[in-house]
Amino acid sequence: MFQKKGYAAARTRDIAEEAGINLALLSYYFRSKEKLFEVIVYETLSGFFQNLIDVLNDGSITFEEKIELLATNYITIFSKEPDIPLFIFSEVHSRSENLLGKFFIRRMLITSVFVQQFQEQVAAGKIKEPNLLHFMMNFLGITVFPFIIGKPFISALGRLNERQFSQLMEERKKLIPAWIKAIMSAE
Amino acid sequence: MFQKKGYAAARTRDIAEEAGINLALLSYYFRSKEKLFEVIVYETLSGFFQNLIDVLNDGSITFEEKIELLATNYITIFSKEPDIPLFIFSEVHSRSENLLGKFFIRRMLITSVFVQQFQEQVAAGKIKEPNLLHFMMNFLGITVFPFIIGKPFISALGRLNERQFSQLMEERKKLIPAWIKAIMSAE
DNA sequence: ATTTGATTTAAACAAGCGTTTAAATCAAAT
DNA sequence: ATTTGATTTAAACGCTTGTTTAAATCAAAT
Repeated sequence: MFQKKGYAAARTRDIAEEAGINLALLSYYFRSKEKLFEVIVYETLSGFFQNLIDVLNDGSITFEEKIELLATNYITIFSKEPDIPLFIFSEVHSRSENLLGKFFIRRMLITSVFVQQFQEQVAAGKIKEPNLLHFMMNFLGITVFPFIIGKPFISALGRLNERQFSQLMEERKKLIPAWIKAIMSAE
Repeated sequence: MFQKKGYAAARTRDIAEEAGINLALLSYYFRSKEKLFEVIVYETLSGFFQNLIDVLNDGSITFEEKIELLATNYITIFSKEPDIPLFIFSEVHSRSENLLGKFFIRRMLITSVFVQQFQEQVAAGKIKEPNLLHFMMNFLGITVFPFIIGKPFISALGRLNERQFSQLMEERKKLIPAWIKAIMSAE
């Protein structure tokens, strides 16, 4: 409910109904809507970042393999749960009191094998633009953004049904690594 | 208020206060919160699409120049009003009853000079992936997505302040055309 | 069979919400 | 100076919201 409608639009009564329990039971278990929401946010973000951490720190796979793996993983995840990306960005946006700080993404990232590999690629001249932030914005933009504009948008533009949209995303699993590679070599 | 907090979280009393008018005056002018919201959505989307239409149908500029122009335009706009992208995608997401259909984006797009130019590039072998949707997802992903993950995210990752974030976006005005070009040639 | 404590419920509460009402104010026309 | 109609206001309305209360139900232990 939170993921689909956001915090403010989600009603505790609807949540209780969907859970098949009584309204008061929510308060009994979670004390408040806010507390329940924090649980959901934490679980959602944990799932989101755990996959990231595991891949980024895997020393047995190359830089290019990581890109391939991340793209396919996220496309698989978000194809099954398409509400998650927008949920994360929306709620982080409106509750920017560092909801993210708790996950130590910065430290996790800069100490990762991935960033080390990134810098090696830069040093070797394989990556022209050395700013990691640009790289991440590009990769996430190409990979995650389609799920943010989402089905309604794509449907309006291309008259695709759900199945065709999934097919399109499936195609991107193979296309994205080539595109990212091209971006890295550019300029 | 709607753009920053979304429909459900925005309070009519806060809107009235921010507008410097009495609460009842909102109802007098707009009948309801819903009607006011529709006005805001319409104005926001109009601004968003008008620029698009103007650029896409300009016969006097090349395909590559269009990409350059669109990237710089959107980065300029969203740097000034960073809440707009997330607002559009959030509200379209949760109110998918074709809020978009009214803008005839599909027709506007497929009859545009831009799409014609795109197909010429495909025919000439300059663009390897012929699916326009992939191209659009990539372009918008690279251009718009940074404003969706936004300052809070980038700040958490790169410890940037507002000024540095803008600087980063400014850099992208020149980088994006090269990246898109690289993507088009890829594979 | 009773007791005990956790679980679940129906009902109500107080606060906040969007909206309406009815009166006051103002500017322009007569 | 009055009238007229639009504009603005204070106040309240009725409904929905998140939350609490107090009682009922249940399962396990004595």
